Amino acid sequence: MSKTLSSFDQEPEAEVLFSYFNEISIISQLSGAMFEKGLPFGLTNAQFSVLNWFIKVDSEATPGRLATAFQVTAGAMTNTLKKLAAKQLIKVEPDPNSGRKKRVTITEKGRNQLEQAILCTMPVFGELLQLLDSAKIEKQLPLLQEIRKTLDEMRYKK
Amino acid sequence: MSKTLSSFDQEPEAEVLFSYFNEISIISQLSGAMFEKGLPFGLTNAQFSVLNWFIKVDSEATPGRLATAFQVTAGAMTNTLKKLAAKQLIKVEPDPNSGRKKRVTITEKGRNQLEQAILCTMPVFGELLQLLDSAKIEKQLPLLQEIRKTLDEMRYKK
DNA sequence: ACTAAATTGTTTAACGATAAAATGTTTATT
DNA sequence: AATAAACATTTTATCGTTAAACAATTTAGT
Repeated sequence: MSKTLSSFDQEPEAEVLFSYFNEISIISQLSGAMFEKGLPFGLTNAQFSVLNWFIKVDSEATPGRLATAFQVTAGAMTNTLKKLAAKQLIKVEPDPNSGRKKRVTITEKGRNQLEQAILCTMPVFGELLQLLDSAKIEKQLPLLQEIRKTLDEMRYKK
Repeated sequence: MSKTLSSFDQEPEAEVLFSYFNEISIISQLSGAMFEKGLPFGLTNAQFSVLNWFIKVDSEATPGRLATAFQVTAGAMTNTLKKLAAKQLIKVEPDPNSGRKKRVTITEKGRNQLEQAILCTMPVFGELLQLLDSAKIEKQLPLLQEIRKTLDEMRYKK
């Protein structure tokens, strides 16, 4: 009699991983959509993240550095930077030291819109924090970071 | 003297949530890309997931039910189902009981390709399981599920 | 110096997803 | 019965991403 194949039943550990990544991808989609809906000025998540990067990480960058930081392709970053530059939220100049690099910085207008954007997102976070235990969430962060690093390294090895 | 705005510094709990969702979205992207790369027959993650659903959840469905199950729009599901039907991995028929619904089932060919696809993805999971502690990951699942449900409910309330 | 390889960034085409409009069907109201 | 409302699916336009091709510059080897 033929045995029915029930997905990963024969590999319970793989099944755990599968479910885990499944939850992660749904949360990613839902949280991303929810966050973006709260942003003002037609800012997208990608645009917000780039502006925020200049406050949190460094005051200047190259497109390539930003692409690496956000795990997107160079083409995607070119696209995002063009949108931000069109709105004059960042400035993109040729690098004085190297002809192929460019120097990206945030403008005063960019800082202002970012600041307002952060204020706009507060209510969503506030609502979430009433429903979820942030201490529990914080405890999960280290493993998430480890998993992210592991996946990132696997990408290059091979 | 003007005070520098450092993102969510004034709301440490919001900062935790922000970092958390940030890690999640990167893991989602990396794991999705890695998984899809291992799939045979040009199957995408969306296509694989639909086939897998028929094994794990139910033997038949409507497009709308699948769209809800996977948290995608109806249009996206229409698109995925068209691809699967074109490869004859599923069968889409009019519902005998209702003229607006459709009845979607997996074909024998679909079952076979799914089975092989699952085998193809085993090595990736195996590699990951050597690098990560699946017990720790399993312990995180309940909170992830809770967060997913919370986000999902927030979507409709409001 | 010359050349080849590596680096940096942009462009193009294709894809998957969303939102909104459109199509067709069923249910509810009167 | 007729009409309106709700429902299920598809279509269209748009967006952001990737992969791959392209253009330009720098670095390294000889």
